[in-house]
Amino acid sequence: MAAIPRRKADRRYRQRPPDLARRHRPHAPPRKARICCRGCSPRRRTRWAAIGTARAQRRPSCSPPANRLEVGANAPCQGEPMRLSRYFLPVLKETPAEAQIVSHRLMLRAGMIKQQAAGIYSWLPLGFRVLRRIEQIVHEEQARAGHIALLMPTLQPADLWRESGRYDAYGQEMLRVTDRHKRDLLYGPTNEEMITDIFRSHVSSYRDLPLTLYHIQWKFRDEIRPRFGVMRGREFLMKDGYNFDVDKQAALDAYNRHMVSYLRTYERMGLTAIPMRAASGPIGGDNTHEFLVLAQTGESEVFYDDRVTGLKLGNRAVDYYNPEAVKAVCEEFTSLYARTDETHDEAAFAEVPEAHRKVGRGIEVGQIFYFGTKYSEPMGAMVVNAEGERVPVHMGSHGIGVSRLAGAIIEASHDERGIIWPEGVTPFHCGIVNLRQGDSATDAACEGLYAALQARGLEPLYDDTQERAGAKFATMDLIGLPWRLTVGPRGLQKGVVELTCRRSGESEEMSAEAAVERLGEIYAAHR
RNA sequence: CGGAGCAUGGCGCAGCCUGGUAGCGCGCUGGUUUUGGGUACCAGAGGUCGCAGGUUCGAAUCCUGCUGCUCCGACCA
Repeated sequence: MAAIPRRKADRRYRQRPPDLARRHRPHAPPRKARICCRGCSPRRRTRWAAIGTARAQRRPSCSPPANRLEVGANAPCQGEPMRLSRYFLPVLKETPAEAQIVSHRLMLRAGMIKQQAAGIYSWLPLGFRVLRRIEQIVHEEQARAGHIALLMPTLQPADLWRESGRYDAYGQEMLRVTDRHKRDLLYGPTNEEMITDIFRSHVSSYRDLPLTLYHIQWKFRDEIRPRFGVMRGREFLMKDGYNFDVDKQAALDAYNRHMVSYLRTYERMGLTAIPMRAASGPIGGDNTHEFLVLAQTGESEVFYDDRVTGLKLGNRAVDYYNPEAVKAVCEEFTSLYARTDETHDEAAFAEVPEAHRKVGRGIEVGQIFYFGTKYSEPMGAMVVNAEGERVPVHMGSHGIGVSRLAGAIIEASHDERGIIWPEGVTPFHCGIVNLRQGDSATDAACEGLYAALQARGLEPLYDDTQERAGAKFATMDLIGLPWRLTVGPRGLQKGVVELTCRRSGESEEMSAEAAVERLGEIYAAHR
């Protein structure tokens, strides 16, 4: 019985052009019944502050299992072989000629990526693991801030972009394609138009606000000159999110919330990313900050008070549903001078005490914007406010360069021997080096560690190949696992294995059980 | 898009100027050796010299066109 009306509704939506379907919406069946699951009362939806509570209450029926974030393109690697003899890790002894900067060279040498065309890369297993770890942190921090994941397509109809006027404005950087019916499509460089279209199709009341939707999807910008490996590719993976709010103040609260969630996201990746006032570019809007990781190879010149690099969010709990608390954190992180060359102000910079005045270079790893009604107005994304007036929704957008981060992290964390992964994004939690492959006691000890670490929820990479010790060490150093367990007959006679920190180079001998325990503790601190 | 350069086994390169049918190192395969920081030796496999045309008895090499990639600049997450 329920199936018949649904089918009718489907037909109605399919046959009408989008604008008619939209005009028809007031008579459409209540959408809440369609988007919510059976266990939830549609009437429970209310303003943001209350939604937090309502969501928590209905979690058992509404919330997907925690691991649902990892399906599809983000599928976990769990279960894949993690012993080197059965893995695919094509490391290179020599550096390919095309790589100029250190992260690009190391990613190629460590077998993380392979270039397929200018600015377009395959992600080999090791690189793919890093990419997924980065994605996972982004997802977790978005969820923590109350933002909701969806997935929009890579290809978009040109008509949507004609509505906003950006189809012509965007220029050569946008990759345009034509399908067999001669319809104009484009490979999305960003998604403001599409998300606005989704919003206007389904939301019409301030009671459904605030709302922040995001996705992590491949984008394409046809850069004139791609370079620096994945740091400036043409195809790139990006988290982009969009907030919808009833007025400017609420939208600025969302802006601040994003700033804090981004700070936490970068910190978890082992990065110090400084929010800097920025120029808005083709997205538009006045209120915008870029997040920059300091690195000599950065593409932007940055001017800053060096005390900003000491600011840390750490483990402090920030209540994302309390705009004042969120704003206070933002002020803490933005009151010291920090700007890119685009917005640099010599006079203001001169007021920074000379001892703290620093000029350097930075890699941009994210940007947040408030742009008000720039898209909602031309595209008719309206909501009825509490006073009963139809007003354009206030929006902002926010991006994190996911694939670029893989390169940026390496730029910020490497030495002459190779990569040094921060614990938060490492492709494997530790390496196991078997110094005497084929020796039954050594093999058994390694197998024991391999199993015990996995039982603790860790993912070790076990080098069970016939290589010499030197070659195994060199490979481990190159691929940058933060911890290494070295197992050989000499140590086993004393009942110990060796745990080495990649970053400091320090080693410590301990029993296998103690080493497993220790690694478990180290990674427990990075959850 | 303006300027410059490169394209030769999987990777890094030599050979081209002065045309005679391809070589080195690493890697790979088999063997011996070695085994706590890229071991040594022996024997092998692997190349339409980016593509198309031209000159020539003969082209990796000289000429023309094309394609791809890289670097500098303007542009960008």
